[in-house]
Amino acid sequence: MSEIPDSYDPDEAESKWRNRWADSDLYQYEQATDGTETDDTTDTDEIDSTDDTDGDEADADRPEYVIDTPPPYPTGDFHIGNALGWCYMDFAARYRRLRGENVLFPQGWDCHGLPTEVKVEENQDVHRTDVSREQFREWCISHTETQIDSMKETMRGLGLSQDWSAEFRTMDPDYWGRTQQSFVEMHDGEYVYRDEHPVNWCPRCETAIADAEVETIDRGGALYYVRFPGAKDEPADGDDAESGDTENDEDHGSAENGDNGDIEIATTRPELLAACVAIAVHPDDERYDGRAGETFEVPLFGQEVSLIADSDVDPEFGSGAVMICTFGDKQDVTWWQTYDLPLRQVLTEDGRLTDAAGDFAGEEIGIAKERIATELQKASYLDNEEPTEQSVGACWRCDTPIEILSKEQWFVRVDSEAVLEKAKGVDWIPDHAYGRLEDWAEGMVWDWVISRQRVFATPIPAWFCSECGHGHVANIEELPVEPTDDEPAIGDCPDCGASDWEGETDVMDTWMDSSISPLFVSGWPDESFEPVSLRPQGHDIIRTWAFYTLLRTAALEDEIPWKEALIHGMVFGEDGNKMSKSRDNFVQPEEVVSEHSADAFRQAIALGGQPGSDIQFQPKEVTSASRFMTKVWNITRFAAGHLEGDLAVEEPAYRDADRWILSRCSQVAEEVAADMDAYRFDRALRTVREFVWHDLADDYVELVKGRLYEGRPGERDAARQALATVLEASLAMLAPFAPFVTEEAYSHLPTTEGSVHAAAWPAIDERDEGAEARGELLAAVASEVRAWKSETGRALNADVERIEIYPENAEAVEGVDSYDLSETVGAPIYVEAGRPDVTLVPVGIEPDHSVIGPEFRDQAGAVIGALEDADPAEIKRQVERTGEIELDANGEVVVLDAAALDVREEPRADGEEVAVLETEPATVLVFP
RNA sequence: GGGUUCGUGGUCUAGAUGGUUAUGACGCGGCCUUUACAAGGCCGAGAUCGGUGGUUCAAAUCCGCCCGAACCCA
Repeated sequence: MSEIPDSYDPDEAESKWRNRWADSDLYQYEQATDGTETDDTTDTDEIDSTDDTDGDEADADRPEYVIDTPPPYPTGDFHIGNALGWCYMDFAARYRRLRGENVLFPQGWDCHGLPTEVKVEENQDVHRTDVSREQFREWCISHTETQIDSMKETMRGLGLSQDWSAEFRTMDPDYWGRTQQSFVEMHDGEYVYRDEHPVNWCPRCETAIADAEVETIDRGGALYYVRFPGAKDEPADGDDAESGDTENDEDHGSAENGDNGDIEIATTRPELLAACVAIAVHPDDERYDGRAGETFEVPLFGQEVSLIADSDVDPEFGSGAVMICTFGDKQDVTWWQTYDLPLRQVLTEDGRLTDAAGDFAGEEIGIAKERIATELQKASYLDNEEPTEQSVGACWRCDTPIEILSKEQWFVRVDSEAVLEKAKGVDWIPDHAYGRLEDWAEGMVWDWVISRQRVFATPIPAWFCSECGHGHVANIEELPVEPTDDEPAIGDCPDCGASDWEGETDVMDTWMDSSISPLFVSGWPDESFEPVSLRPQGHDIIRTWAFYTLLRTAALEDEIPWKEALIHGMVFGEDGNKMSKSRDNFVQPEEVVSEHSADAFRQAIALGGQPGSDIQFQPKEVTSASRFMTKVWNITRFAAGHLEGDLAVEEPAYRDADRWILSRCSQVAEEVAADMDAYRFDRALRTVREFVWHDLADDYVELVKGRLYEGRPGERDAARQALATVLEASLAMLAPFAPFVTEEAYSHLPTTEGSVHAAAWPAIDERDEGAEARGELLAAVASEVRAWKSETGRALNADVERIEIYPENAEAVEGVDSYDLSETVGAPIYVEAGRPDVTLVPVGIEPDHSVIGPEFRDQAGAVIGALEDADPAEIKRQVERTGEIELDANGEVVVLDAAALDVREEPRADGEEVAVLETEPATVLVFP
């Protein structure tokens, strides 16, 4: 007997196995044969290509299971939300390995991006423009490496089974070179273009950002009512209204006499007055009936603008008249395009007013707002000012309200329809996740701006001719390339022949990196691409990561990126609120791991709810998981003690208890596999737990103790064999959820070799319905007698004189083998036919609704009522006499079959010293 | 304002295709040292399944409305 410790020490075991796994290749994906896998990979010759591997590899058609692991942003903090997603992936990966699949569970890092730049600027106390791009990048890289290390530590703690030989970092040239290649290919395919277009602009980060990076935030503000005087002149075209008059009119307040009256507009952004190019009202707004086309003069700035009627105006807002600026918001852009309005740029990239704002040039937006409002007030243009709530677009990185500037940028053409078409080919779990994507995609009107005016990101591989400005995009052969350092391979400019090139300083949106992750992990572009198995991600990034990945994979390979997308929820605190430090409901995975164990944490995650729904982190699930692990440990200890020595593998002399547990076990293995296939980790784990705790520990082990301790060799071995089989199967089914304790337990079993994580999924072909029915009878009686002993204050190992069993369904349990039961309850067992010889008093009727309902339809209620009111003894007499019941249902006589009801009877063992126990499959008489 | 998801004992949670006494866990109360396990076993209390109307012989389950929550989008 191996020295198996009395109790399980998770700290010790988990750190031991962490280290052993790290040195092993347990989780390694098997690359398709190295040399042979060059290019042509059509389905037909895969046999040939695998044939020339060494030896008798049966791996030729071993299914591949490739996970497109989300590359997290290296914030240094692997939080509980991440842990949820990674636990799901790990459950799936470990399960698939047990199923014999060739699993690739890689880990990437989405390194590029603004937060790192900001952090580095802070740490080094510089602005990114103070040092060379090269220096700045180096700092970013080393900062990122530190952050990655700390996140990996948490991942290790959780027992995640990534294949670290497949790790990737988007900041490595090997990765971003492929981002560049994807850019070049999409440029060649006319998906990527450069143009001037209004874009979302963050004035703090000083870069363009995509729609997906804009969040709406609510904030308080002021609504200004500004009076625009009517223009005196004929509608002057050419907006040189400056030259005109308009200075000397102090009479605008009562300007009813002019060519046209004045107009009052409402705006929250007076600082954009200089950018005003028109005024709009709703066409049905009778306040402005017939005034469309009139022209007005913009106060303080003097340009002349005319009134447009457009049904997009909200007549409820302010005065019903709004100014159109270039650009206050996206609606302005729409109007600007529709009415072909001029462009007046009044904002700079860093959020100040331009020279177009005259006296206010150089002023920061917030200050300008104040000053202009004051000036309007002074000049009596400001009619009113009231507080208001408004939603504004803001940068999702820094929450600064965004502006819309017209800029020359690189874009990716967005064809939402095409993306959605592909998305329909993906199996979304849960399927309403697709709806989210659809919602987002249909509202998408602008192309995707992919250029960023930053440093730490994939360089856009392009140059501009210093002479003529001709733009040139790199050839694939010269990638990866840093155009600010390297010259293009093209030589002279094809347009003007000049030889001087300016490298593009703009870099790519980080999503350009991460949206090729499934391609990258599949070996693109060297290998031909096939959709990978699984994309797991949170529902918060459907509009970004999922959408962009679908778009890019369609553009580059005309394929769907993955077959299944598992969209998981968020993790909330114990109190049901979002986790936050201030709420004191914040939990770090590593805290739980060190206080309890990784295994318990993982189980709590699995049981938190079904994948797709948000889950609340419940410490009590951790408690419950810890208890279960203790249980597993104790079963293992017990079993290990009995499994030393050889097992007779040849046709064990199984008894009913053995056949029953084996049959149950194979049934459970099937159910659990189906749940795991459907990513129902919650149900899978619950099923295994119930099986292990109740069927295996409470019932089976108790039933076979007699044989194990004192049985004759043959029957003892049968129990040992069954116990070993079922316990090993149980450990394997639990291994995806609790990899450490199962590994430790597995290693202590004398019958096993190697790692439980390299074992095979239980394939016990022992379904036996007869044995199941007989076994259930044995288990039910044993447990009922145990409960009876407990209730009557007897020792649980106390002997009983005799026990009689009267099965409900004698045929189903015919020939039941009661040897084990007899040992367990400590009494001779007699299985009897018929009804027990005690007084059974009919005490109630249980109508079977599913029989009576369909038969009597709308009379069913009356029938059931009559049955319940009837005298049970009378009903019983009828059943016994004729097999039918005749009764009066609301005045009508109905006849129903005995099968439509059960007579509930209570045994009255009057006088006699006998206990009558009712179980599902039998009535049990205990003679103490 | 639009969309999605959800509302089950004190708390969290399970409940394809409607059908008897609604699952389990945590917590709570009581009893018990039986040769794997007191980090255990046994027993018990605790839910008119958010509200309301409807479909049906029959609704936690299907439909309508209302209330409430979360998330996404305007």
